[in-house]
Amino acid sequence: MLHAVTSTSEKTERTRLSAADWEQGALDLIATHGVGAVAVESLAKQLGVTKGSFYWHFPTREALLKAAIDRWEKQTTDKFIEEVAPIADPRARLRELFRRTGHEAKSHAIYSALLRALDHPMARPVMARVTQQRMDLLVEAYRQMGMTKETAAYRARLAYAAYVGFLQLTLQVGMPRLEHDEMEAYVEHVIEALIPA
Amino acid sequence: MLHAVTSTSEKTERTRLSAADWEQGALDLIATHGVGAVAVESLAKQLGVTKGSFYWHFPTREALLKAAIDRWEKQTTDKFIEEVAPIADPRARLRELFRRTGHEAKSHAIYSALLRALDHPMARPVMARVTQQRMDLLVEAYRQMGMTKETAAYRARLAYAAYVGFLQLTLQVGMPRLEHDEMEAYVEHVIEALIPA
DNA sequence: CGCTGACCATACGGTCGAGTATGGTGTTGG
DNA sequence: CCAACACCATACTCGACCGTATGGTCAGCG
Repeated sequence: MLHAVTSTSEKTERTRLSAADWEQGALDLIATHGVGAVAVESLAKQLGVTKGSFYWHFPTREALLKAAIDRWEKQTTDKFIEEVAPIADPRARLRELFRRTGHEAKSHAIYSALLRALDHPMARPVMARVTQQRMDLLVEAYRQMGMTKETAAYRARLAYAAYVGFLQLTLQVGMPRLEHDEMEAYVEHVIEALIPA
Repeated sequence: MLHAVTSTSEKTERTRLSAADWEQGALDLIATHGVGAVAVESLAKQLGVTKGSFYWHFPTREALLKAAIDRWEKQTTDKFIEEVAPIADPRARLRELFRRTGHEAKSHAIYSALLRALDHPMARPVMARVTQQRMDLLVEAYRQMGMTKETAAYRARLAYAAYVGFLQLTLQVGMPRLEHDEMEAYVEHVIEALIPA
């Protein structure tokens, strides 16, 4: 009764929980099993408590979802801005972007999961914002490389579609799993194809 | 064995139903609202009957899902083979492939919906087969254009990822909807980027 | 004509998960 | 030390669906 069974992220030895703990737990669940897997009772059991606790912190399940997704949006937006935006040369910036997404594809599990839950009204606006931000980033880089407005827009759309599809094929479908060096070669191939010299 | 009309969501005539009608109805629902929206009672109401009818044709909801998905697999596989495979020149074949998927994106709604339901054990093997078949088609075309085995595999993967991502961004996310001529230009851009001269 | 079987309606039972009601327990400030 | 509050448990209700049981109707043979 005093031992809290841990989730994927190790931190839950505190006997009492806060709203942030629930949000993080929800995000873990979303990343591993999708939005639909976020059920109040199962999440409560996973955190070592019961639903009685949950409904003290949140009025409803939707409220938890909203809080969790908003939290994720802030995290991912900040990270994007501070890690790739500072790179001056547009080609180097794009290359870095591609290499990152290729290597740590797992960290994009939440984005991929939310992509599968767009019928849910909660996810739509957030995904629209996040996607738009990233697209703008791509368009800007391509424009700095000398492309016209239209060409840059199309190329950005193509690149981002390749990213989204890559996540789907890698995370959802079995797909012949690429190993590290194969992945490396694939990423370089993509860079060569989508970043003109 | 031909049956009544019931093409798309249209109120059906007072005729009796067959298993095929239920399967087609399920496919329509999948295309518009996803696999999760296939509920026995609501589908029955949509077809103008009650569940009593359903359980005469199918033993369970899963059986309907399996039948519907299998039916779709056959349709899409046959269509793919007879419409693009015959084209001799690999570049022309690829171009035709890209143009098709660009123009009638709506007809790929089921593929996109099933992509979002891969956690369901029913969809996995079907999607694995369909995806593999299409990937093979791409790889073969690229090989015929003189690429090495590795390069062709990477390029095929990139192209297919772009296809899958395109579906997601177009069908699920709002995304600045492309109009006909814009779409045309985008498709040509993709062709230029992914089919080397 | 009357029987048979395909097709359908109605009513009921069972499960699962969200949300509510209410009371209990540990921590903390006055 | 003892209220007050934050956090949690237990035991419900309620609605959405799946699946079952059983009886009704219409078409087409024999």
